[in-house]
Amino acid sequence: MAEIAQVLVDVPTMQTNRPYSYRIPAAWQAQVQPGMRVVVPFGRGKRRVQGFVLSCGDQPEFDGALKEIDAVVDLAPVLNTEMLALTKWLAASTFSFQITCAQTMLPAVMRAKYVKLLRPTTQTPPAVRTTWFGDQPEVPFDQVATTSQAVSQLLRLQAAGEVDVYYQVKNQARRKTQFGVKARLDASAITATEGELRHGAKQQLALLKGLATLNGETVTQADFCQRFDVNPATIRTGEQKGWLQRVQLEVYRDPYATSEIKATQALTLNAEQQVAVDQITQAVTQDATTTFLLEGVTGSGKTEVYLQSMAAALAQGKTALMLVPEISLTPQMVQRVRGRFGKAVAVLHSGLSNGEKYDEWRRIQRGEAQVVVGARSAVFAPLKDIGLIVMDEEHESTYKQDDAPRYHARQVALWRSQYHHCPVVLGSATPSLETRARAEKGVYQRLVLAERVNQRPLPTVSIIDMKKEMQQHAESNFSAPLLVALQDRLDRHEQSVLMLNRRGFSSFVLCRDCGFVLKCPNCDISLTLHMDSHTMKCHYCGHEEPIPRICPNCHGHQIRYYGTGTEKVETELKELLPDANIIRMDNDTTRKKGAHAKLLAKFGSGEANILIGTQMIAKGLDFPNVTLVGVLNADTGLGLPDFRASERTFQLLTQVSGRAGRATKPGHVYIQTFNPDHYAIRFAQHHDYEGFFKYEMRMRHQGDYPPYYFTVQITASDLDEAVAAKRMYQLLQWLRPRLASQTIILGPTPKPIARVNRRYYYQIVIKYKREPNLAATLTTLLHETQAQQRQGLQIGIDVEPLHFM
DNA sequence: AGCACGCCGACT
DNA sequence: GTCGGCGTGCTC
Repeated sequence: MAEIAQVLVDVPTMQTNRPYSYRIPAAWQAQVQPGMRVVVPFGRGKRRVQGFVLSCGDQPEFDGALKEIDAVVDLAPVLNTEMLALTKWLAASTFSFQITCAQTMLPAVMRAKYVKLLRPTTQTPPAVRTTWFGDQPEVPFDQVATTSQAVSQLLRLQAAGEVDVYYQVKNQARRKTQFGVKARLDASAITATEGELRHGAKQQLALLKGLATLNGETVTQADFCQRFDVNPATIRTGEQKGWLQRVQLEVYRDPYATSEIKATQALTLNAEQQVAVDQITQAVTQDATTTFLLEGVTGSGKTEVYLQSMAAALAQGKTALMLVPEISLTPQMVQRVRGRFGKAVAVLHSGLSNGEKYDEWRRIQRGEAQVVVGARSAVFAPLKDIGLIVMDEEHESTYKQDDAPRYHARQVALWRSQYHHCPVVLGSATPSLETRARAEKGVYQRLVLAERVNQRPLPTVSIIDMKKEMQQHAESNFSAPLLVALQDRLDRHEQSVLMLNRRGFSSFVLCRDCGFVLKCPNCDISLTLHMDSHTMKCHYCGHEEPIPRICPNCHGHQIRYYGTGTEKVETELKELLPDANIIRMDNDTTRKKGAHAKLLAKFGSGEANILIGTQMIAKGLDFPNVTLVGVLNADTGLGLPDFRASERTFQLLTQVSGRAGRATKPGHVYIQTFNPDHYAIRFAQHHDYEGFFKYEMRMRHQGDYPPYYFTVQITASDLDEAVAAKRMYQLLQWLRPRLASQTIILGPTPKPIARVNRRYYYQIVIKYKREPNLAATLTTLLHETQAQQRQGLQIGIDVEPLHFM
């Protein structure tokens, strides 16, 4: 019998990032299992915290006196063996606390809330009682202990035993219940009762007729009322007369309850798609842990490949997990998956309420859903026996979490694939360089969909040189050719999509004569404009120079920072094309829940003819009447001080181009840019991913960047800028001798947004090829900087960061 | 994180 | 003298 539990406590610090031993009270010894939540006393006071049981045994791993588990929260484990192992791996690989990882993997409502309460004791004098409690049986400590005098007074009272502090550990998870109806009469009794009814008691008759059809089953009251056309008051009458029983039924909050599922059939595959499905299905059957890169141009039918491969996994009695970027988790997308797999689908995304997420999670946990579709955190869906994991748009940076634990869903997916012995499909029209390079080396198996379904041609892409436009016309966001094209679409009653690239907004300088962007002499990375210090800075090596007044390249005077907003663009377009009906989609207009879908529906219905938006319109839109796509400013992303700037620009342009000409009418794309010859733009123009990949790989090779090097970013922040800087230089000194001589350390440099929330940020970037002791070194670093954390210094470690700012 | 213990300045 | 300020170490 297990008497001792190893418990992971809910105290996210470096020192408590290990299990603590607790005695299991005899009454619960048969019941407590690893993965359950418990409440344990922790610390010298009366503090109680939630914890996760990691293992049970009969030997403590601690010599001292053990405390007892206070309460068991769950009847069944909420983290299974796989998930427990995953928390351990995730904590180690992202340098975060195991408890934080466990919390991240579970719905938010399962995180405990703590309330410190003040209670009277048997020895509380009446005067004390009225002063502190009034007529309340207990009061929240924070509510009464507002001043330092009050706190010390309370401490004295507590020491004298006149008041008691008590920690309440609250479980926020609430199950939604509804009334259910259950018959208490058998068939013959119902018939007899019917005979006794007063003539004309139609409602009661209907109720009895309804009860007769239940056959002992319980149905929800709402369902019953609707089916038999009785009102709730009649049900209550029935209850009083003893005909039926009302019971509490647990129901799921179904976010899609109102929408009918329209079943869809598997589409016929073309030869390439068939090869892909066959290969993936074979891997599923053989329990192979193959990672596939499904590389397919926009419109090549990747989704159909996913769906049919997932169907194959289900046919073998396994489950399937499909990850998509948050932004493409549109109602259309969900409908498509539910149309194929019906009620077996659980959907997880940020638009759901916490209660809805919890219910979807439980449906998965109980095995009631075999297919999960969701954004980043859905990679932790508690599916059993996974047969296939799909990650659509694998290059998307939203798969990487920005705060602790800083995990990449792709890494978690690969880990789970090893655990479940199942394949992973990474799909994209523009794979990340890392993924594509791994496919090149044979680590991943590459599957290519080069053809668009129905052989529809890719849209023609025209590049418009805004330098020339600027010379000919007054400053405008719209070039002459784009305006002509827009007018033409209005005349033909076709639709247009305009994208304003917000990335890198106003943060760099550009010459309007020659398109020159100022770069760092050491790093070949664009310099960032710092208005606070009036300098141009390199965020990699710290190089700094004054803001140029004339262009260093062409000596022109038209050098300035570049940027504009969607609202301004909309206003200008309304003046230029007064007949146009415009919808604007940006953070302002889509903030409200459901606004995003509403605007899209409005555009889809043809109510408007032009859609203006930021990056959010680049993905997933499929409107057959859109024949023109305009990118107003393709450059902005290129100006960012990030070695992935070209890659992101290429991906964005390729993606947004895919929005044009999706049906029978041919599409045309106009890209406005000050850098018409930039390779990212040129390759995007020709839909040439392979060309871009080869070129960009050379650039990465020259600059010693991923995928040739691995990267780790260390940030330090402090309220005092000098302290942050000083600690970073000390850290550099400490780090250098511990790392291989070939390893490159960049920095310390201040972060581009040097001050956030009154804290100053500095960063160091480590670039390495082989560094077997790096993890151990960084863990030591975290332990050693622990003491300084008290003085306000915060250290963060980000493995393979996606954003260097 | 949160609590107790422990060591220095301004007060009943 | 002590009350209470916060720096330091520990929590099974």
